[in-house]
Amino acid sequence: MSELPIPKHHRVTQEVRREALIRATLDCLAEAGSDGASVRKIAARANVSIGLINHYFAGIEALVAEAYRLLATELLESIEKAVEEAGTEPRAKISAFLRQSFAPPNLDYKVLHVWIAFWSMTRRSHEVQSIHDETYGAYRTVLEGLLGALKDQSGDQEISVRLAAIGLSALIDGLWLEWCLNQKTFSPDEAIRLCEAWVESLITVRSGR
Amino acid sequence: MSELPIPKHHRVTQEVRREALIRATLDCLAEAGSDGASVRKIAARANVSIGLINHYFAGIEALVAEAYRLLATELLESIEKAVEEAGTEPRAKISAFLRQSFAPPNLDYKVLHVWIAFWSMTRRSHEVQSIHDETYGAYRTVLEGLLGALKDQSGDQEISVRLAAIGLSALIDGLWLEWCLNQKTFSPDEAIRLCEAWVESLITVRSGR
DNA sequence: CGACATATTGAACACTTGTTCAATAGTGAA
DNA sequence: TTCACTATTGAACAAGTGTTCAATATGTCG
Repeated sequence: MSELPIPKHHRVTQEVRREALIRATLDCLAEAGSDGASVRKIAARANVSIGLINHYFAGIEALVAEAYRLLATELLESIEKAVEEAGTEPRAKISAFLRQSFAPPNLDYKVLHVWIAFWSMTRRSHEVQSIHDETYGAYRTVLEGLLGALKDQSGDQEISVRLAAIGLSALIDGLWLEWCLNQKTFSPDEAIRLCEAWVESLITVRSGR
Repeated sequence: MSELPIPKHHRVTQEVRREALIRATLDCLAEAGSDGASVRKIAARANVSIGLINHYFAGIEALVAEAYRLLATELLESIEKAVEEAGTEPRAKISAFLRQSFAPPNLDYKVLHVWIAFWSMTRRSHEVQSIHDETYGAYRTVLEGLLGALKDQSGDQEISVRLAAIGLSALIDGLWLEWCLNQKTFSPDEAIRLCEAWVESLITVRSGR
């Protein structure tokens, strides 16, 4: 029998390896929360030795920060995609935004614990704080665009788009947080209905005056 | 000179010691987030040896759970007190509720990190999960009472008090969370205004039809 | 005042943590 | 095929974690 040497490991592109480590980090965080984000657990999940993490990232904190950026970016992308597919009607786009927010994979209590891990790092890490500011700003900008279109259409000039976006995103986040912490209090459908009612009130209240 | 023996420590009631440890835990969590809740840091803050924690609590997890219960209870009590002092008018009571929610010491980014530490424990600890369910239920019940009184007064029978309470508490939590993570996006005053607008829409929209 | 009950101590334990760095081994270029 | 580059490894380290338990010191009761 000829001897086929089994390679102990193989090399990949820097980009591939970096993304694999970031994805492994998200998996670990989803599975075990903050405790999951240890170099050993992440390395094991990525089928890699512990030393490699410090070869690609300044430290575990930097790795987790990158994971934050990826999760937030992909969340917003998935929402924007759903909004695109909803057509051109502003009101319909907002409904798509809400449905996407309260559907898997975004609405998942495991994912909440990933966010919680990130939030807990905003204190220590300026980088994580920056990523929060950037990604949350982008999120609110998208919402402002949708609500602005609604405002133009309804012709109501009293709505503050900025505040409306802040309010709606807070309502979404609050419902999302509470549902993840306890799924028995209300259903995702009820959450969507509450958000829809908020949007309706933006139009109805004022134009009805 | 007579020798006055300096006692190395002194004994106190079980209740006093327990509360001191719980308060020290809250202090540590506020100061350093989840990382602050270690036996050594808590013991140091309470001026006590590390061994004492396991004498009074089944473990560090049980101690943190008790801290959760205390914080949530005192938050609700401070809000109920403010509501009481606001008089008998339902609408005014709700305003007091909101003002108290978005004022110190409740609105404090350090306190957010205490909550975050608790939320991160709901996964592992059934006890922490139970405390969340209980205290959050009590919180919503108070809100339901206030919104119910408003409903009776406005005579509008279309409002679902249950859903309205869920929505308002989510809005409060969402605004509260986001403000603690970044104080520059909006002001506490704007948060209050957003909540007031939500309450107004509950009345105005429907009775205006 | 003396003795008992026990609140309190802190060293010891077995773990887990993140980082470092010399050694190793894949892989593409010459 | 050989070389050189460097991605990858993993042992070692210091620092932190929660829990245990025999020893100690304190306040109280007889």
